[in-house]
Amino acid sequence: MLQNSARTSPKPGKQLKKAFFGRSVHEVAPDLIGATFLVDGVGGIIVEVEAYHHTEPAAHSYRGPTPRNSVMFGPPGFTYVYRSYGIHWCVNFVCEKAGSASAVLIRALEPTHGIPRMRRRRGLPDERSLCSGPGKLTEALGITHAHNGLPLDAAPIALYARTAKPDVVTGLRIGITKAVDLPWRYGLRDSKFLSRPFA
DNA sequence: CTGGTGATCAACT
DNA sequence: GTTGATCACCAGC
Repeated sequence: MLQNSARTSPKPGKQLKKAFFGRSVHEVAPDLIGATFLVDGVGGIIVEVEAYHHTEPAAHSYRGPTPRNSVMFGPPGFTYVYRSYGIHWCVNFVCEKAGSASAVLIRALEPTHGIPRMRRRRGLPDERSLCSGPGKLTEALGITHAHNGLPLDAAPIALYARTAKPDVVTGLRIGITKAVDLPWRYGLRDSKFLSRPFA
């Protein structure tokens, strides 16, 4: 049996509704660990996320609305997809309430659904590397700017609640240079599918 | 294992 | 002109 694996809860729970996201980003983020995230039936179990809020300078919404981040200022329960370093895509879930401009960055999945399709999109890397980073998982799931602003409770997206409470650890967010001291990274303890281990 | 670097674009100074 | 919520690849331990 797989140790350190979210597959100890193999069956996805009920589909998450918009109300799930209409709470503090610091409640939603840890609650997403163990949920199943699919796009067109392809994806896996969320094992790593980060919370961002417009009151702290690491957030894209910190300086107010722009064409890129406008979805963050809208109602919760929608995707915010942006281009990262000119090359990759990253996907967030908008939380709290309209104007709060808070979101959870999805950073890593444990692949469970459509693994052959993800391998083709990613150029056949090992399963451990399919979704172990924010840019990797969007490539594996086929997420692009075309998926910005989509509702999280309707096709092509599907989100299923976890059925058991996982062992969630926290740490410092990765790849930022502002507000580096905030421990708003959340992960499944000892998962092999993290973008990087927790300290 | 670690560290350096290029790719390439929206937002910012 | 510079900076980033990144990744793959390569060199050198």
